[in-house]
Amino acid sequence: MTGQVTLADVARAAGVSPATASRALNGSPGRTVRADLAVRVAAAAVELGYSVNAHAQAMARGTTTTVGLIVHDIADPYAAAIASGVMAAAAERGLIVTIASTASDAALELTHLRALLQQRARAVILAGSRFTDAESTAAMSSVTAAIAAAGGRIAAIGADRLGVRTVEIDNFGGAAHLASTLCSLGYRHFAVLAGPEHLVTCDDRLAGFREGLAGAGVDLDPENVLTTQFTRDGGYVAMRELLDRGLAADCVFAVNDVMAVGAMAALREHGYRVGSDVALAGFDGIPTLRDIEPPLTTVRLPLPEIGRAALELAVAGETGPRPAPVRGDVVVRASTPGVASVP
Amino acid sequence: MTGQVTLADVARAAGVSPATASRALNGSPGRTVRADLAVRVAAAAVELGYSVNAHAQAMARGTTTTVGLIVHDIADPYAAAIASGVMAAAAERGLIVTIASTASDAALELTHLRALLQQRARAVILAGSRFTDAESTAAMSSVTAAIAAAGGRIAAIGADRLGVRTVEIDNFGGAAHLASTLCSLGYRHFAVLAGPEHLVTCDDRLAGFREGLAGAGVDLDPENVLTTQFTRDGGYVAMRELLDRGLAADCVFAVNDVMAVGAMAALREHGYRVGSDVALAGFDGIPTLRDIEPPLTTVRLPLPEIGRAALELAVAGETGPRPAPVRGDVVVRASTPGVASVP
DNA sequence: CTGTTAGCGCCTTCAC
DNA sequence: GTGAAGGCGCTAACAG
Repeated sequence: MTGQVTLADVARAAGVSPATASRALNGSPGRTVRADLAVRVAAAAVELGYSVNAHAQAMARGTTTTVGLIVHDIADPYAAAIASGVMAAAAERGLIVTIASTASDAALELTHLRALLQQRARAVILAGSRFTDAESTAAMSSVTAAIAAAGGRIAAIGADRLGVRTVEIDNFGGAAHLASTLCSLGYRHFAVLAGPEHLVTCDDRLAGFREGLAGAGVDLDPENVLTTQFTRDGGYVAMRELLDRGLAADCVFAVNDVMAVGAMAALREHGYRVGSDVALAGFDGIPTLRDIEPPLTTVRLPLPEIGRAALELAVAGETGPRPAPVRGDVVVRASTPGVASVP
Repeated sequence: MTGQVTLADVARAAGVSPATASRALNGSPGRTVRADLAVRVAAAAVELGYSVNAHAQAMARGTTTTVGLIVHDIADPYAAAIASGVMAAAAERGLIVTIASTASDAALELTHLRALLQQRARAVILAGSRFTDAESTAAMSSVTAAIAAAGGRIAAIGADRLGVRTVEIDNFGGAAHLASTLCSLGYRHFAVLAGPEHLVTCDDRLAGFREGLAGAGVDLDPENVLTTQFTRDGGYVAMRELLDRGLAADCVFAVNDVMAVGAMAALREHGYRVGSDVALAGFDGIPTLRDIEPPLTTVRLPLPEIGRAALELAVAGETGPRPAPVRGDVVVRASTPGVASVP
């Protein structure tokens, strides 16, 4: 950072005041600079290889161009898809995106959020926070309050447990719709690979699924609802357990797609063919999964659009109407071909 | 950003000077603060809800805690896996990661790089830049030079075309090893879905593959080498073309895994069963692909470790030994079961 | 060990 | 339209 070219250098080289150079290079509301001066300044800037110092600018202007995005794991396709939407929308506005992964660790999430506060991020997006204990919630709330006090905006995706603006996802409705669709395909005996307990997203999907089944007069045996990690390995483990105790279901619903992938692997290891031997459905609509064999039935969420909406919600702040919950589309594919005896 | 509590406020509340407060809260090399004062300062900070302003800190200290990562598309599992490694290593050092996607657009890449310069990022990692024309290279070089001049470090992953420290990947060797392995499985007629022309990574993989075949006395018909996009859709399109002209190969090599996924989809649409009807191999070792059916033979790269290495290389700067190129492991799975007549 | 003093680079009143 | 001056919040000297 030594020997940096500063605005003062440029101004001197162009024979104008720093103020004029600033106005010429970075603009100033309502003010203009004479064309010839502007040209001279621009030339000097290029000549000297000048580049604004964003920190100095942030100091002086009192506002930044950084937005933060907090996810569980950027390597999870769900998070990556959302991130791509956030980043695209941010790029359009000249905003820079800082991403942090919590690795499902509440302390880490807090650390990242604090860092974003220190950066005076203009907005931060919480994509799928999953800690519901009172202690972490309180700690998070205090930081989000500080961010808000500093003029930053906060938005959440999915479930809001912090009282912030949220891009809501109709997990309940999507799961219910999926359940009734599966019933109409002739399935009657279900098992659910649920996520961890007390995770709102999972709870909603499970509740919605149950509701959908009930609408078709189908019951869900509590024995067939397994709580597990919200990951590929979680799905694998839970499916193995189900198989070990002798699978008593003709259709398995994994509350998200990556869990379904794990379940698929477990089924295959056990010699089951997904589709013909047992049906399988997921939730999220991760892009890659349309290409697996058999293609997975799922509730497809417009993930990049959700990310984009979250960014827009965050930068818009309190103004604007509350957005409608995002609904997913039930996509029936070969992993749930339907029961043969049903037309 | 108004009504922010500043260090001066904390100092006043604690009855000490700003300097002492600064030393107590944020430390200073070699200096210590008397315990009781430190306690008072800490208490005041909590009381007032103080949070350092990272921009002011960056200004005063002349250095930042931001590192930038530039990828093509964060939704690509390859980039996401690298990013997770970069972020993990960064978190350990208290560094914040800013990610930008170029969407394979040279102008966008330049824009992002400039933004990182303005932020005075301590390091920036270029993961798979793919523009080789003289104009973009020159523009990029001038910005990287400016970043270096500002004390920032640059590191690249894969091919280095900018003269920066690079985590090299042995694409040639990996592809050669894959080719000879496939030959030993009995395959003799190959097709390659190559990426775009002049993309160093692709060129290396193609050349290595050819070399490996040559070592087994097998020839690669130029007709069977298709240039295409480096994406899932690229693989799909190229595979369709190959099929339309009547597939004249018993084994197809896609130069990366996402292309292989697209190829698999095209094959399936045409009624081919991957593995038994035609063999298929990829490159990268993207995690999800171990779970697809049939599991994909590939050259597995330790993507998160590569990301981690790139970060370490970048923050280490010019010191330290040049790291050895990363070698991939050939992983043979069911997509290349081998030719029946061969034991 | 603590306090005082100068900036870091930029923007923005306020005069001109 | 331009310029001069003050300050954003923090830390690194320098005294004490």
